[in-house]
Amino acid sequence: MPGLFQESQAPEPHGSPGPVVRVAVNVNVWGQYDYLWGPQMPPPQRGMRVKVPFGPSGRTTWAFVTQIDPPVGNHKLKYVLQCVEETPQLDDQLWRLGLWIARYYLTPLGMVLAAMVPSAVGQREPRTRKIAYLRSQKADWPGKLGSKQRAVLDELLQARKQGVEGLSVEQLRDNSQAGADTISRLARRELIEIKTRKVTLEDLHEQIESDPFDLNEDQVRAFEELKPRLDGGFSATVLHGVTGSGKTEVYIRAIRKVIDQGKQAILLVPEIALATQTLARLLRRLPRVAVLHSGLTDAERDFHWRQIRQGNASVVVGPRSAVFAPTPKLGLIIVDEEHEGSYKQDTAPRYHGRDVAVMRASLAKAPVLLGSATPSMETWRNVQAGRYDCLKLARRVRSLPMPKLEVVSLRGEMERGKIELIGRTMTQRIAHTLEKGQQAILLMNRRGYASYVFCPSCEWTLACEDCTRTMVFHQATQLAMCHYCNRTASLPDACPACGGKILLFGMGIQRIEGELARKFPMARSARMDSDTMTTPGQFQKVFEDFGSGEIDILLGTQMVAKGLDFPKVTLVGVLSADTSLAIPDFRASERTFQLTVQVAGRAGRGDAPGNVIVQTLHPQEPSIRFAIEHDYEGFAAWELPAREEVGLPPCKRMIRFVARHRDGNKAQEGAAELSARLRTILSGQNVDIWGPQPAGVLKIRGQFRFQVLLLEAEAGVVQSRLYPQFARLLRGISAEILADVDPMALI
DNA sequence: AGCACGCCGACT
DNA sequence: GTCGGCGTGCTC
Repeated sequence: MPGLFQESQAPEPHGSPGPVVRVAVNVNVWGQYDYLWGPQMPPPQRGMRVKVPFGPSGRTTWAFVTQIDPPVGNHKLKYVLQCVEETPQLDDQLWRLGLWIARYYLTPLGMVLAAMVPSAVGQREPRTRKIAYLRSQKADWPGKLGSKQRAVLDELLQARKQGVEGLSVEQLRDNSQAGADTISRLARRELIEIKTRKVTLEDLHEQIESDPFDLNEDQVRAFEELKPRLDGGFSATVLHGVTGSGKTEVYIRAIRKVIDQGKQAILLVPEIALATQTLARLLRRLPRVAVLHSGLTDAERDFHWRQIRQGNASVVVGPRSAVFAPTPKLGLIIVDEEHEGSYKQDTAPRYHGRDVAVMRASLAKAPVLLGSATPSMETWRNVQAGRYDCLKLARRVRSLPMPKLEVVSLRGEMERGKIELIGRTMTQRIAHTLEKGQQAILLMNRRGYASYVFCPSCEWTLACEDCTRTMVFHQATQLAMCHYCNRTASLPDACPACGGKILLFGMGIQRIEGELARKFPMARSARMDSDTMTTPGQFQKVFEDFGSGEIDILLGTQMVAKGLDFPKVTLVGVLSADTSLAIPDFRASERTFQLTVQVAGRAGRGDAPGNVIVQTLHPQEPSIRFAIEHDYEGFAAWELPAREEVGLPPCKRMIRFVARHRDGNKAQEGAAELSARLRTILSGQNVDIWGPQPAGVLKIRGQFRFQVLLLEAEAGVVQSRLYPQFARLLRGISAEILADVDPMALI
């Protein structure tokens, strides 16, 4: 049982000295440190989590043992304060994965390991459940027996007749309306026996359903090709399936095959909140499904982690961090919607869940399956280079037709100065949809259209004082807000620059809501964005109301583009497909394409065919044109050469360094110095170094930011060179430097 | 991330 | 001569 091994006091100095351990602390430092191992503690092992005093104030921090050395006489070393486990949480494979992540993503090892092992695990007793067993014959039951007690016994007898020995005390109380006292009395009279046993994943499960329908022709072909790869050995396969083509069904069959071999699978999903439908389906179809995500309580996380580590979980479902699930026999990793940006963590360690999944699969000699309707350019390039295989699901399930897309130019309306975001065509289609009793989803790209506080006479715009970004006006609070630092400001009475009258310009999602209410007073609509969806409960509520038809129109940001599956949705409206108004970013086209295709896929999942209206300022934009034709490969054939020509990812690999400081000069100097040092260290290497240049957003939270972009031809080569000397590389630079390998955006 | 150390300006 | 601001570097 994992206890807490603690040195109650400093061991006497004359006792035999214990071993010395080298640890990696969970702090942003580049060195490792030696500590004395106390004699009261279990023998040290590599990978054990410990707590150590660190720094002059003696504050304690988590650390991981990386090396064990013989005792030394030198008593200047501090003692390890405590050790939380007798055996390390990470097996050899995960340990090696951690070392790779630290090196590849230029992150201190202690921070990587801390991100791999949730701090809450392994520190409590396993969950238990009390089970009541019948230990008497009906004939032996005393004549004088209270009605409640009798009800309990009857309940157990009933269960026995159905072949079930033993019921949990909880369940027994619910079914027979008995109190805890009633049950303990029966136990004292030895009519029943109460046994305590550990809770396992089986206890959380209902009956497993059999397959609801057969795979279609495409799915069968994909699964047949996939099958031999599931027998073991590393392989990477892309499942390129159009929206609604039934990728999840293929996942389920593949996972089941892996389970049959006595191995475990990991299914990564972009965001657990969006995966509730998928998760519910998996729970119905597969045994012993474990989950790992941030919404779990410490006790729940500990329980699932323990089940996984014991090999009792057959599948682990979760967001990017679930790639670290301690499965003893990993047989398959699936990355669903592999193109999703949420797989990249935006704080250290800045790893990409998909790329870590591929690396883990290769260490585990297991297959990895990457599913998407719109694979990332990174993945597609690997397919073209023959590194990954590609299986296609070109048709939707049940022969559903692909939704029809139609482009509407917004420009005409804008030029006339008419500020209406729901254009004529869109209005007609919504009305038509509502008349037929069907549902609509409207996607609002917040970045493109927000409410700015603006002076028409001098063109002054309200901007955040700490960041270099325009503030966005929120109707609900009547305050302007900065979307980078959440600073708020009240609306000025007059323009601070010229004293003129100020105006709210553009349209936030709230304004669209107003426009909808005006145009469709009878329709019931709901809004889904990060402002209204602050808790998982709210999310669930909108989900249910939309599913049951309580809501006619669902209006939302990117959130509504993913994973929703509602058969009565026949219209999807993209209010503005343009991301070109957003921050300059080499992935803007790719995102526009993905978003348009993904949201279009929400339409026509039932019997009625789907229609999609795409409003845009740039109807000729290739990303939009290809999306309308459902032409992924066409898009890729246009986008990849464009990246190649400029030397951008995925044709080259990017490492982005950001120097930040509240003094703009120091930030810039820091970036310049870093750039110069990189050029020196890497001279003769096949790298391009761009910058220093201002980051996409020059100032965030009062800190100026300058970036240096490094492009390398081969992944990881530069990191291997920089990692051992990273501390030295940064020494003397007063700006704070952060490294982001394979960045998703250059903001 | 904290926290100490040291260098420089302003003061008793 | 001394106090305290902040910039720089270290934490076994």
